[in-house]
Amino acid sequence: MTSTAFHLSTFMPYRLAVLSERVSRRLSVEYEKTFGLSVAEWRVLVHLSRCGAVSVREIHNCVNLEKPRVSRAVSRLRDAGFVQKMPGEDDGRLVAISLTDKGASTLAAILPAARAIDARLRAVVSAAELKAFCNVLERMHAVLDDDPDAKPRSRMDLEGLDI
Amino acid sequence: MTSTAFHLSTFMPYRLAVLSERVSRRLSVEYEKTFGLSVAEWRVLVHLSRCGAVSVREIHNCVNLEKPRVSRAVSRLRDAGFVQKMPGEDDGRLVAISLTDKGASTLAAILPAARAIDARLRAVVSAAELKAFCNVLERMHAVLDDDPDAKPRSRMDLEGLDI
DNA sequence: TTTTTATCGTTGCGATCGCAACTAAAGTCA
DNA sequence: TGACTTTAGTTGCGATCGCAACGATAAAAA
Repeated sequence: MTSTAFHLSTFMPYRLAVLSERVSRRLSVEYEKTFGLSVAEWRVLVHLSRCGAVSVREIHNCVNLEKPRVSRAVSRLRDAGFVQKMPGEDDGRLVAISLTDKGASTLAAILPAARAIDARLRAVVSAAELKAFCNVLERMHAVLDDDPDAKPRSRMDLEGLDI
Repeated sequence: MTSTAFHLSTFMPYRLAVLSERVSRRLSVEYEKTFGLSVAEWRVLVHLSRCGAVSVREIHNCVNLEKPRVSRAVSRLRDAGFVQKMPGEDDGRLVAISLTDKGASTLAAILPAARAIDARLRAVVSAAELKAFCNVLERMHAVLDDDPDAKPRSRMDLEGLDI
């Protein structure tokens, strides 16, 4: 009657969570080294480095962070002098957030270590395996896309490139 | 001079985090439905269902949760009547945590939905693809195993089976 | 124009987390 | 035995998060 014993280590949500947490934590060691950056702040910096002046909502839509989390991350980054906020030109509600020189150079200082971690993770698989791996990630995303109870995917993750 | 623009959506730590967060959130919809269970509480319940009476440290070592998190999860579960804590028999420091009938039946009520989500994720890939996918996950874990700055892997995730 | 509705960003609140400090119990060694 | 070290579990503290509510601005409707 009892179905097979439920084992966490074979449970896909658990497996993804464990690896992801471990990788994220390892990465955070790097950007905490340079400055006490959080995951949210790290994502905001990276996004700004590519997208110039954007609004809170833009960031929220692009890097999988809740709106208040983005807002608070931006405030901390501004206090630290890494970003600047300017009032939106045509729309008074929007704010234009952009990197300062200090923010850009700080990010540049962190990027090599981040790239190195990424490279190390990729180095253990062949190009074909990596492609297949990402393909599976994508298909699992698609499962959630079809699930009304799942949170919709952010725009950047849907398109190949954002903006 | 400038290396390729850094794009989050091609960054492995980010990709893993986004899918993992989305899957975890989708799963939490299920076990919040039955009772306001957190991820930690869910993992504790699942682990207990297989491992009987175990200590806090046992759980901590097995399901990738910090010790205080386990302790608090157990307290909440005890207050809710899902688990019971009994003093260790030979060692006065240890506590033997085990499921109550109510806890077992509650877990049994949640498991089908959890299995369904897991099954849906697996259904979009063939057995061979799934094996290759898990193999890549494992190799990425191994990268962190060799990294002194990464947190060691928990015991259960290292062995094929825990305990 | 005036009213209503929608959107943007921020803030308050409750809950949770991680880390470190702490208490209690066991083990170790003189 | 008694002092010291180690381990198990809990708790305090600071920080963070997610959600909902809020004020402010803009757009839409009347």
